[in-house]
Amino acid sequence: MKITIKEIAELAGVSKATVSRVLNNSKPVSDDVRQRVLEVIENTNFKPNAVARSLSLSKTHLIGMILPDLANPVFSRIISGIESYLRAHDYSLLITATDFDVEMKIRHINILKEKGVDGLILVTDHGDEAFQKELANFGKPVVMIGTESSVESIPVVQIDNYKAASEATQYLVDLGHKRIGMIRGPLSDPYAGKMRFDAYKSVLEPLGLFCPERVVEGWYSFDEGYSGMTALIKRSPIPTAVFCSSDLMAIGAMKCALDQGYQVPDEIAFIGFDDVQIAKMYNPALTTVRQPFEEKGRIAIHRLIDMIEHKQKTPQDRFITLSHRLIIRQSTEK
Amino acid sequence: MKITIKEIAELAGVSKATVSRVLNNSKPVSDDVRQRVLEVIENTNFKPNAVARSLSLSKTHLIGMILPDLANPVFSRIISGIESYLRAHDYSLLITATDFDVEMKIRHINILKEKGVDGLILVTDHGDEAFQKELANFGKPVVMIGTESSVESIPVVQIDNYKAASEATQYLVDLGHKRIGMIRGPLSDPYAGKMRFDAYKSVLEPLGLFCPERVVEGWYSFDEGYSGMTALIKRSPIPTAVFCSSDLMAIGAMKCALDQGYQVPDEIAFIGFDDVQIAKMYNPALTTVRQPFEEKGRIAIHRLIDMIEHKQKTPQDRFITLSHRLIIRQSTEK
DNA sequence: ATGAAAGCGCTAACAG
DNA sequence: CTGTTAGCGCTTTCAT
Repeated sequence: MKITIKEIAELAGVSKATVSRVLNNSKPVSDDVRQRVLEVIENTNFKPNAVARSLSLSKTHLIGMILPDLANPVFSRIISGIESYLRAHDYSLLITATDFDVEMKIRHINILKEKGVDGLILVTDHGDEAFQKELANFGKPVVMIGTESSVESIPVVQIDNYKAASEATQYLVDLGHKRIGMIRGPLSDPYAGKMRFDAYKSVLEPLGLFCPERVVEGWYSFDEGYSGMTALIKRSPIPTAVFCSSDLMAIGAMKCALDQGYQVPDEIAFIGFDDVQIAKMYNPALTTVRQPFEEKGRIAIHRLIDMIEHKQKTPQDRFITLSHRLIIRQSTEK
Repeated sequence: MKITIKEIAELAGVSKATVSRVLNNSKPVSDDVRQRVLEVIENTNFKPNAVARSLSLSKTHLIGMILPDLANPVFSRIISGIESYLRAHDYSLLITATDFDVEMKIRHINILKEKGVDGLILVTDHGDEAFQKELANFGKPVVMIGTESSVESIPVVQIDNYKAASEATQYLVDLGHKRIGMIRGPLSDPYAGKMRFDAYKSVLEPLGLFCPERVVEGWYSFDEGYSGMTALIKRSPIPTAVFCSSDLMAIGAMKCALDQGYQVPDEIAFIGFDDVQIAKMYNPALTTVRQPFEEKGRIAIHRLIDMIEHKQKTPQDRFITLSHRLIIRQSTEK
């Protein structure tokens, strides 16, 4: 049978209000009464009903999170960063994956709204206009990770993709490479995909090293990295180094080269982007640009909870840019 | 300003009850009235408040999930399997990670209870007694994945670890290996860790091939695989094949061997367990036992929702054993 | 087919 | 310091 605050009140011989007060420390309660109530609660193993509380307070202590894909380790690491902070502040996480589907993003944002989440963390490309509109009307604080939104009031936690990609490219140049290929992200990604390519191009072009033939495009996956490299190998002269827009791509490309009998890094060097767990494990270990995923999550949730609890409307700086780092491993240097 | 069912009722010139009826199709409503209400809802972009509904129905349409670690790809794949099914049935997922901490498991189970989840999916070792007690009193349907519970009423979705590990070991024997080492899971894991080791031992012992010196123990990680292998290499004669209790371990061990200049599989062969994404990507690609993670998730949530909606108390079979498969790749055969 | 009213469990004025 | 009371937004008898 259900035990509620009412039963506790009766058993302790006080009013519901008093029980509520000891439960939340919201108002002074005399010590003996508090003691009595606490005892009853203990004995009955009573747990207050959070739903009722939420309704009363119009606050659910739920944070919604929308991301493209749960199976991708990149996203799980962001979640990791969020989780502990969240828990410490007594919120819970409602997670939703969209499989890169725009329709679904809109549906999910509505579901989360109905569920009454107190705030939203978004990890997606910025989406179409309908989605932007939905976002703008969400009515609760929102923070985005890794990608921009056209909604002015939404803070963004990101890294400097342009700078990071420049550094990676420059590093290959400094190593003495002349034929530097790139397996870039999909053209449909106007954010990181574009930025990283632009940076690559702008480093090579002034040196007369840029060559469109050496660039292939693909989704950020192992398979597309593999097939991208297959294509690159067919066009001689073969690049001596390849910059890939993600680690998974880089590993796919590298695996392709290795399967074809090329020596890495002697004949072809590879550099990735992200520094996922696999990167350091790989044989050869992958040189890459480290993104602080956990920190992205932590900062985002920190900011979000700030907004929720202090009701501040995007205070301070709207863009929070975290630092990346070039991690040099075996795939570029012996 | 908040728009509620009351406003809709007024605007449509009907009672709240009627609005509720059209919202849920719970009772017949005349066509013209329904039309009118629907129109108002459309115009006002009204979304019913799920919290209020939950309170009224004592049903939140929330499923809680407790797992050890979000960053581990194994677990994210289970979530993946759950997500889509869940969504289609109009539930949402409340996720919680325990970092392998028993205290935390208990706290989380309580939080989820307060939040009023309609059911619980558990991915953990079975935990201590306090935890078991908590589980038994949860009062809502629970399904466990991958590990057993002493609570009789809780269904378990699993694979046959013993059989799978036997097959893996036997496969190495069939390949002609005589010195087969094992990097086993931690002694503190009485479930998969023990099962897989027992199977390994029971295959080798009758053949006179079992040798305790060739077994090291460690946590299911890359690092412990690496250090385990370091230990194994020191004890000559070095094994010609190593069975590892997880892919991450196997890759750690393999990386160690490769770093030491051994040829894989020519000098030392490796076999893992799980078939995580990295396995096929690795160089050399890793032979392993495939676990159907997504399916584990899907089956578990299927069963859970069944229990929730049909209120059946662990009907049918309590144990659901999914099939594994040996995936042969480069780390054991050329 | 529709409306009035009670109630889900909790919190928050408002009195005292 | 404590109790009374009125909601929070929705569903659901029970009448009509």
